[in-house]
Amino acid sequence: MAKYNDDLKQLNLPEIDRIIRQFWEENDIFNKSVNQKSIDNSFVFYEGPPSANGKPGIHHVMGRAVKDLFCRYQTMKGKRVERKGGWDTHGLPIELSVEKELGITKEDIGTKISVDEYNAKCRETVMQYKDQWDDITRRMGYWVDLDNPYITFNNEYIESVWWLLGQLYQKNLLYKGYTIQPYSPAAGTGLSSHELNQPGCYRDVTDTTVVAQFKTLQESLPAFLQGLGDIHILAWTTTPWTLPSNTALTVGPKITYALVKTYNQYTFEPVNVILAKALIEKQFAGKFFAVESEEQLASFQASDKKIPYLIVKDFVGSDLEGIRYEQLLPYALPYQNPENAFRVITGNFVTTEDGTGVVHTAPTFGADDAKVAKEANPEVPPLLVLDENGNAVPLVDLRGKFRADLAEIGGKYVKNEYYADGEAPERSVDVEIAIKLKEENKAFKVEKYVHNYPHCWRTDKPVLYYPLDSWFIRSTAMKDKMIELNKTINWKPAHTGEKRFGNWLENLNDWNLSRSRYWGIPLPIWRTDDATEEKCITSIEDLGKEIALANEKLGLNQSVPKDIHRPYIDEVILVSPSGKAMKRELDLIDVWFDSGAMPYAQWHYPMQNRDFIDKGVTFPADFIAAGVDQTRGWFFTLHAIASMVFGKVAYKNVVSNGLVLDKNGVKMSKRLGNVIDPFETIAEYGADATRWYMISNAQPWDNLKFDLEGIDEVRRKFFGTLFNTYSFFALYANIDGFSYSEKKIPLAERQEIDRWIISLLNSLVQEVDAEYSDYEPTNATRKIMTFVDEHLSNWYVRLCRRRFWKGDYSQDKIAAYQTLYECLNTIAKLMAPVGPMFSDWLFKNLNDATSLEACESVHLADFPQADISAIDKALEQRMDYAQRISSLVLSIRKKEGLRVRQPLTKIWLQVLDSSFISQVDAVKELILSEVNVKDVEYITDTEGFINKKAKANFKTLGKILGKHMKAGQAMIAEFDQKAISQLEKTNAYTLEIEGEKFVLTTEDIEVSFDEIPGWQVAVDKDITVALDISLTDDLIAEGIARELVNRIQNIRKTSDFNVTDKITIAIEDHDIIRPAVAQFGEYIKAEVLGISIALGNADGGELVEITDDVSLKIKVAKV
RNA sequence: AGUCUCGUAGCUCAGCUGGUUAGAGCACUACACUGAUAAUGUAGGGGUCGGCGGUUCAAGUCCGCCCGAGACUACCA
Repeated sequence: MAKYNDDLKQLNLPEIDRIIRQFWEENDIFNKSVNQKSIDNSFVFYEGPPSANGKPGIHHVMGRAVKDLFCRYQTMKGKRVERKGGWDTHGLPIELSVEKELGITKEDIGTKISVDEYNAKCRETVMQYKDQWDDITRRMGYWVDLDNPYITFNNEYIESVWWLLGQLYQKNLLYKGYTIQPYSPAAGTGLSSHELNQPGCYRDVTDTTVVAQFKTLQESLPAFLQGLGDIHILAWTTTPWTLPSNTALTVGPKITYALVKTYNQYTFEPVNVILAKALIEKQFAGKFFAVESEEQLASFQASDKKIPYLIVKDFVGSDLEGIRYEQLLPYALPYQNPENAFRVITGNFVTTEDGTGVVHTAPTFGADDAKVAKEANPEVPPLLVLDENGNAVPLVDLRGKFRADLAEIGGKYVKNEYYADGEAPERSVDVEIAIKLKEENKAFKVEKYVHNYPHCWRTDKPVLYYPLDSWFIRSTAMKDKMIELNKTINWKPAHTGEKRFGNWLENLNDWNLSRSRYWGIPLPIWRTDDATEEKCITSIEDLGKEIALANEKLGLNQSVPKDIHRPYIDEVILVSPSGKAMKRELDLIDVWFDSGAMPYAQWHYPMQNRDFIDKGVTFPADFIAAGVDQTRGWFFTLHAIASMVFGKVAYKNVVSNGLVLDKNGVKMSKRLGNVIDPFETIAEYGADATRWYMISNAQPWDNLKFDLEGIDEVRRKFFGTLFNTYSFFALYANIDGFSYSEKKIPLAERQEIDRWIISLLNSLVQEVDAEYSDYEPTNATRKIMTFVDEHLSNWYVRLCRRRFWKGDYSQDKIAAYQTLYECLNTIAKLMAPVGPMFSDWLFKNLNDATSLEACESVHLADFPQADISAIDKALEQRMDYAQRISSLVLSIRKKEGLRVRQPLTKIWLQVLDSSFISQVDAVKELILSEVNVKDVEYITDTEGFINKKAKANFKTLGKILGKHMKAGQAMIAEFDQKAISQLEKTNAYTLEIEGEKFVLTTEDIEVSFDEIPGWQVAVDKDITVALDISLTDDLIAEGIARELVNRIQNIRKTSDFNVTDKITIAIEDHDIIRPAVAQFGEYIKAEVLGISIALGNADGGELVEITDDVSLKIKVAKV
């Protein structure tokens, strides 16, 4: 006969992991779980590609547990869930690690190392830790197809990306423009925000700052500023070298500004200046003092130590809009619309934290500046001039030098740091400009200022914000479509979609696609030198045709490169319609586009597998998941590309999980040494405990404070309990040879408690199913845990233990086995998505012995379906009563020092409602045996000796009484017995408060009985229990009999007798023993499998304590 | 700086549309139970629900401001 596996004497999750992993691999369970399901009933899942050039961390286990569990759940719900793996292979981190490893820089590529070698090295590095990733994938039990993954550097993948870009190009959503970006002149390259955020990049530096006086044009001043003489606007800058490029001044529309009369501290000329009122004290600190009148002001002399100032009037920023001013440093004029430059505009980003509340605006060197200048009406032109080739360029070139034709500053570097060692002039341009402004009465104040400024991580020199050419996707044009589509996506949690993602879409900017890098997907756009003609290539075939055409027209001998990465692709020359040569735009595309293209590119769409997308076989996804930090990353790129190219969503359901922090809530980092090694964790605690802990401890979208002790708790509390329950079952089922071969006993023929746990189990199935399908795994796991711990183990098994080991293999025993078996088998299925290994071990142990299920693994089984007819809410309620009543009685026993082995006569229960008596009667025997009491009686309001108490029902009463609630509550609490019985009899009671009358019904008042004179009472919410604690001789004798049983059992156990051994018993004679043996001898014998009990000589027996004061010898012998 | 999330017992978390004395598990202490025993039960201590103000008869729950933690975006004259 098949046996239930009892190899494990105690829970060993890593061992179970090993067994199950081996089983899965040998039997190809993953593939079966996919292939057994019909393609017509798919659940589409997208794997967000990890990058294998970093080691997997514990947070990856978290993210993948979330992905895995929903895929497993849907599989069990009958869906076919293909899980194509993928690798993200492009991007800066890979270039950096290659360069670091080889000890080279970008400049060495092509000289110290060939492009081939570099390219090969990148490919290799990308997969550096692939083995570790594969390993963690297996160990954590994450099912994903790693045999046929998509890889973003493959030509097929790139070709699909080109096609997508081509679609955008055809829709006129791709264009070239410029933005202000961080740029390192010394390195000659733009910097990503990622590079700027490297540690040590932001540094405190001391710069020369200037508060400049911009002289307004009289005729442009509003009326309230007329007739006051020359008026200057003050604006502060920490980068005086940008002042020649100033084309506007920005004020905050709602900020209050003031006109102040004073004297210039360098020229001592009288001046009228405008600045934010809130900053007057700051700007006029030290050298200045406030005066109240023109006279005081006029009395100033240049030799005075302190300079007076007078606040004349104030006004808000919007009043200043449109004022024009003289260009501060007229080295050059904007080549476009110079008439729109040099005026006051408004911007909401202006603050009064420091400076003057007026922002010097140079659109060529500041991102905010460029934005606000563009938004102004008419647009403020940036200070761009035309170079010798007629191209518009800023006043500073790419090396960080002023253009040569700019008088005395021409040809100088804007920062002294950019000069080679020893070549920097004594005075930096900043200082030179400051001096010039002082001399010309254009500087209000010049001082040194310490501030935080980014530096290039490679050259250590300050970064310049500089306008750089870039290719953009005109995502703003599709903004409304994206917003509309987003509303159809089910976000978990909802606020990530509505708020975070929604806001991001509302404030969408065009997508800057360009990266001046090396290892990535090349932009497939070719242009003529004069940029008048261009072509966008959309496939390799297309490229081949164009190459052939170019070969023909230009007399070249080119072919399609084997690898379409840089630099091979850069060598390809195409021909324009007018016959000119075209070169590729050198940019690579943002790697985020790679990942957003995966729904299509993973299948090499549209060159292959057209139906997958066009017929919706694998598009859109039913479900994706990734970290919340991907909101603007993967979640956005998927959404943007699907919206813009296909006009559809890319995913219907999305779970964004939070971060994994250390147990103190601090982000894990190598530097802090608080990183948790996923391999070690899984090796010690097992994959299931780790996964279960992560899912059950906090909602996936909340940050998880990862604590190994928490995993241990889950192991003990949940897996330990479940394991014990199974072991218990297996022990006796093996003894009795239960293999579920008997016919299933109808529920109606089983005991109340069996029907109860089955009812609860079916309720659980319903709830857990709903939670999983609603992407609420935490609730699902918590419900399963409560069931296993509180109901199955601590109530059902505890109360039913006797049924398993006592007596013959009866119908009742079989019913108990069937019931427990069903619970364990169903729990295995319910928990399988989150704890895939233990659940399969449990499932197989059960099924291997019974062959009840046709499938070999729990992951090939169907998710349980609740049997509605088995759910009996009344039964669940009365068992809840039983549990609570028992608990109350036990607590009274505890208080009174009455051990449970001492029988008592009676408990009294307060009757709650009409069904209460019949409900409790049905579980009466359970309660009585659990608490060792002989009988139950019910208290109804006919008894006269109970004190009833009235309490307000706040919920109903609040609506009736309103503001009289407090008074009403007090009055109700004071109700006497008469008032209560009047209310109960007539169902009406009139309450009078401050002259107002209110008619109350029994619904508004709760009556309780928490005092019964002479009884011990305990209360739990609505249930009140009273216990009769008086003892009789008979009760005492019975109590002693039970004590004896207990002692004899202990002796059997310590003597290592078999559970089935029969014994003879001899007990030392004593007064307290005699009545017990006389009255309960048969009972004792039956309990301990004794064939005789002798009183008297027990020499050689064990001395044991019977009561606190009596110890006697007991001798037990095997027959 | 902006947007979003979070802040409840020593720790991890519940607390539905506002309603009576704010709950559970872990940990701690005491006791009990014992044919699940490296398990189990009962009881106990422990809380200004981050702070302040408001709405309301009634606020952990709704609103405003502030503080703290985190994420993302932006980078500032």
